[in-house]
Amino acid sequence: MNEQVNIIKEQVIAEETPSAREQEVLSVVLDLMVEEGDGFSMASVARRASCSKETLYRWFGDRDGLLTATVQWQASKVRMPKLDGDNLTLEAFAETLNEFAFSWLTVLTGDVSIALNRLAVSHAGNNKSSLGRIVLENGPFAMRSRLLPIFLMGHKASIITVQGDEAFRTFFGLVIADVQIRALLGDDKRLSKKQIEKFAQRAVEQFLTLCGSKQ
Amino acid sequence: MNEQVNIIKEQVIAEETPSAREQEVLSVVLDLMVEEGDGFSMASVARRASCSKETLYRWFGDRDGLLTATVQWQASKVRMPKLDGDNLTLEAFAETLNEFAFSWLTVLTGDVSIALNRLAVSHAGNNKSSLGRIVLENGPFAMRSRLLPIFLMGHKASIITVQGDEAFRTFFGLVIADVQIRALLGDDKRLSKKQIEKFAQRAVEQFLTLCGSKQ
DNA sequence: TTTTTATCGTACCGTACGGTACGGTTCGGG
DNA sequence: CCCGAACCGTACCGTACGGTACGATAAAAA
Repeated sequence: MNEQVNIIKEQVIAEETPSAREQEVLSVVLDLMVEEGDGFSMASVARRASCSKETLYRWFGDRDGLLTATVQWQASKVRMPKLDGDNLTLEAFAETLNEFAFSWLTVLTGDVSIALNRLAVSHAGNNKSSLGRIVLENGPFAMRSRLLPIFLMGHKASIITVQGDEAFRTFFGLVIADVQIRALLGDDKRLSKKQIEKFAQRAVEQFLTLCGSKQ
Repeated sequence: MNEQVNIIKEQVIAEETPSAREQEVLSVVLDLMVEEGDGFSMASVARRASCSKETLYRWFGDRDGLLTATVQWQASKVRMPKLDGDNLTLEAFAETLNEFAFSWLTVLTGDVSIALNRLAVSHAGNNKSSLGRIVLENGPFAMRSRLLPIFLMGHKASIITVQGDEAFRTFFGLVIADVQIRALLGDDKRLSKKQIEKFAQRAVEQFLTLCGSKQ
């Protein structure tokens, strides 16, 4: 009975809101992930976080639990962008998409995102790990959830002719293209802010050419 | 002196043309990679290939050498598609792109490609492994090398208005979109042949809308 | 003040795996 | 026919790491 309560409490704490001390640990894990990929040991985490391995295992269960908590914590830090109201001009719509695309590309090419996606990809094969699922839902699927309402508004305002998955797929491809897979595979060429701006702008132009109402 | 010659010969053999027996081993590695990702052991390779671990190490040096040889071998199996001559109509050009896109998507969503890319991505962080480089060059970069001449021909025939990296990036995005990253992250939804056909066709239509000469 | 709880640091254990060594067998060349 | 090279199967070694146990310490609870 009491055990049950404690277990439930721990789960809630771990999945919803890590304590300050726990966040210190998760931050260390994130750093190590950027530095060494999946190769870091539990001992290295404990050492750098100045905590004992026993504490790690009590808080997070096992290594996979620690990784899961880290990924979920990072995902929770990404915030939804503000949505426009009903004052939908073509320019405002395009500008919203432009900001979105720029922000998206900036995040995707960041060290943390690359490390996280590498980890998730490499764990996606092992069926006894849900990291792939988590990153999938907090990455592509979350972007989709944010974009669909925007596309719907644009559609209702007769700015674009398509919406839903059709629009999302097109937008995704035009914005991301080969940027993410090249980064994941370790391509040396890093995009500058200027280039990202250019890519985002060009992608939005192309998207509006394809999906915009002809007039 | 004699050692040098042997070393060089070994390298050439290993990188260029694995023997039949070696190819059996590499095939086993490919299978294990699909089944277990990066987790398989050298012992499991030796067991399934009915060879000794000592032989594995003599042929491939170490585990990384075995993985590298496997990736290179797989890459060497992909063949260039036939290029059209000078009879360039819009229909022929579109059909070539269509076939290319269909084939590309089919390969990318296959088990072997997914396993290979997962491996390369997870090794791309560790700087003491060139797997990411190899897959990058035999994946995206190789596709680019094949497409650029096609785009150039289309440009010279006034079928499309752009060429080079601009055209490649657009085509890549429209064709691949979120398919590869979703597959790598373990999305359950597998594309059917019908869906791939539809995606390829739609992508080519969009590409020609964006980059085709208006007439 | 005493007791309990949580944590730290360290030591420890078992296992899995990369890499090596070796005896036995096959097979092609002299 | 014999010799040596290549190879198989197995055993072996060292290490690294996941996970556990334990004593020490400090703070909170009683």
